[in-house]
Amino acid sequence: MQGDISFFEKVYQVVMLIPKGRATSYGAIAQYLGAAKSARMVGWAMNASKMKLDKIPAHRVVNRNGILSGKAHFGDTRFMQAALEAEGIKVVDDKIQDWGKVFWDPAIELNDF
DNA sequence: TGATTGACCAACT
DNA sequence: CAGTTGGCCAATC
Repeated sequence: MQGDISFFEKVYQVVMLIPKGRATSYGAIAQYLGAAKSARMVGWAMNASKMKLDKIPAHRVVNRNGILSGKAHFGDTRFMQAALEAEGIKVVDDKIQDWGKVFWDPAIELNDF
């Protein structure tokens, strides 16, 4: 079978490891997977993550500016912000506040994954 | 089966 | 400083 885990599967693995109250960016995940230029695919994977179970906390993935660029892809545009705020992350005008502190970099946190 | 697009990012003009 | 372009992988037209 597919002994190889597809890029999408790797993305799911990383996203599921994002701790509560933290968030990361599409580019950071892509870079961690060794495909820094494939940040778009991470977003594409999130789009497909709805087919997966609700085990993928896609709301914890934003763009490099901490902006909720994917909010439109949840059922309600308010869901993403509400989910983040429920975890203690402040969001103003679709942008995460204290982004520097909230940002969770898998390349740093997952040293030997 | 080729072209287009997509929840991005960095470099270039 | 703002707009454009190239790049990556996978799914859709």
